[in-house]
Amino acid sequence: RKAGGMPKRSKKGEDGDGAAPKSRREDSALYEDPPVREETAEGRPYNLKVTSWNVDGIRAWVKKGGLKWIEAEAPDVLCLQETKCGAEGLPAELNQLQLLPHKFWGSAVGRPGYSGVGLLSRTEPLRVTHGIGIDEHDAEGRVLTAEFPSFYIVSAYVPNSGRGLNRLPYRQRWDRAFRDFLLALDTQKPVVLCGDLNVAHQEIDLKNPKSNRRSAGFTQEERDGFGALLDAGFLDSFRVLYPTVPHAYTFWTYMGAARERNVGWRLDYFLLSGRLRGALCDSKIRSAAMGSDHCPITLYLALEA
Amino acid sequence: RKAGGMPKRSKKGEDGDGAAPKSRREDSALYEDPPVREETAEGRPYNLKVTSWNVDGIRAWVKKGGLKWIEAEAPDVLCLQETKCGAEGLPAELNQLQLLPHKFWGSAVGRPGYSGVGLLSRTEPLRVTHGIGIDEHDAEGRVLTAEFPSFYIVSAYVPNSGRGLNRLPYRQRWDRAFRDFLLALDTQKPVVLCGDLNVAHQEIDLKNPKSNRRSAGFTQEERDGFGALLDAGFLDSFRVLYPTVPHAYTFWTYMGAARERNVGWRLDYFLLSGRLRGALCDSKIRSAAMGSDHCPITLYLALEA
DNA sequence: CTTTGCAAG
DNA sequence: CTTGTAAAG
Repeated sequence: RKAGGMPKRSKKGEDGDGAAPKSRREDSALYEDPPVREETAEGRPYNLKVTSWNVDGIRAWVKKGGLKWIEAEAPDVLCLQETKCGAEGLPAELNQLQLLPHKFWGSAVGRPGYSGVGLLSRTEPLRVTHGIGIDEHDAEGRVLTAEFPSFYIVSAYVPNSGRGLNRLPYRQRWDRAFRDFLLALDTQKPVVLCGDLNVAHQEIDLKNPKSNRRSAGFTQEERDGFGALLDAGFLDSFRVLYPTVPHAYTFWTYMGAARERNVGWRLDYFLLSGRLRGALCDSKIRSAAMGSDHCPITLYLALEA
Repeated sequence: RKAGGMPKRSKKGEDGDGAAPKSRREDSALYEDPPVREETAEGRPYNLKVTSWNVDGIRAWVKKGGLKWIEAEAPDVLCLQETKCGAEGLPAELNQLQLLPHKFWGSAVGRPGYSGVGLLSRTEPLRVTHGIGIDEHDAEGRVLTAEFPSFYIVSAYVPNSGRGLNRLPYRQRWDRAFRDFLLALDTQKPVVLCGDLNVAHQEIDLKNPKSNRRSAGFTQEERDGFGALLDAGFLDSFRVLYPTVPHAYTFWTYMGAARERNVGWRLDYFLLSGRLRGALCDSKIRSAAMGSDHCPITLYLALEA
């Protein structure tokens, strides 16, 4: 296997956003993802494309055509969260996804239908590990880590703090342990963290910051947990590229027609080891893709040869 | 109020079976209900029409158009079983059923979504009672009794003996107590018992008698319970009129496409006090009506003035 | 196979 | 509002 990036492949169907964006009021509540930048600032083309999607139940998501969207997007690596399904109950249609032949699954033990993550790859990883190495955190199928020759990819579904924040103390323990886990990986190879981090970092990252100060996903505790990842050197790839773009969300509750009104939250991220800054081409929010209460996000990296 | 029968009303839409039945092999697994006989053997026209239907969840049944079928059938009294709904959660569409303005509901206490019966009437009953007067049996919302000037109508959902027959002992206690209840009513006025009695009486009353000898609904114990009602003088109105007609069922499990293959059971009955024999015009099985795993049945009586 | 209610998000 | 589950039929 080559060092850096992935073996070359034919490029096709990675973007359907050819039409020019219609002009809109600056304060529009809607958001249109700009066309993909396929090269770095220095002009190097991307050679790794990663998609992450909280599918909110992989069985329902497959029925709603999620796999067809993935085939058109054609990422090199696909990270899934909230599969809500053990490896046994997975839909057979997944076998027909020949684009991503190497498939790995994690699920909660003794809790069918809860949590669960997936990591699918075009090329075979050197190895794949489950969890973060701490029993308290590894029974819920929340983390898969794939090691490739020159980087790690982590698919993560961070615990929700729950109604009434009853699980916020646990979430704080998680945040600390997960950060330690990521930093340990980072001492070996650069890390691409993908997934539903279950936090909106700043006010710009959700529609209603004021009324959600004590809601799961926007407490100071959770925001500080995210901040600590950035302080430790990780980059929020979307905000690095679009530091002031508002209304860019990846989750909308099913309640109250929130999605059509774009009353959303940015909960899904690609966080990168700082030394991947120069490899970053683009970090996209695919808000038109339906099938879950989250939309997919896609990362384009130009890794060194 | 008049004694005997109900006040006259305009006749309309009570039957859509105008076409002549197609000829079929004698041993056909299918069943076609013959046209309604609207008069007694002596030529007296019916003046009471009662429909009974185990709706298997009234909320889903209403969504599937159950009420439209009822409006076309236009009975004087409608008995419903397995509403699976307390009086609070009933669909609003029921209010628009002006055909049957007097509505009564029974539901299980402390067990939302379980059991439940309804009794709806065109004319106002003298009174309506819940249950059969025994605490052990009256917590599950299984019986409503409406008293009219010259008869009682009972809407009943008899307890299922359960997988593994684990509730058969309870069922036997129920059968005894329910029989006593009906016989006590019968000493006052003739009784029309409608509902899901959760037993196929004889081999002719289900598709697969051999393999169901120890299945809930066809154990000797349950069949004997039914037999005891007949011994006590009640009439199985359908079998009185059609003593040897096979393949006449009112329930088909949702599993294995049982309904389209007519792999069914006759579990829903109109049982009549013996002295109503002369009033019996017809007892129909409306197997074309969809919306539940049971179909409705309709009784036509010509009560004395 | 389908309806419920429930936990979870 | 939607996904799972379980109990019940």
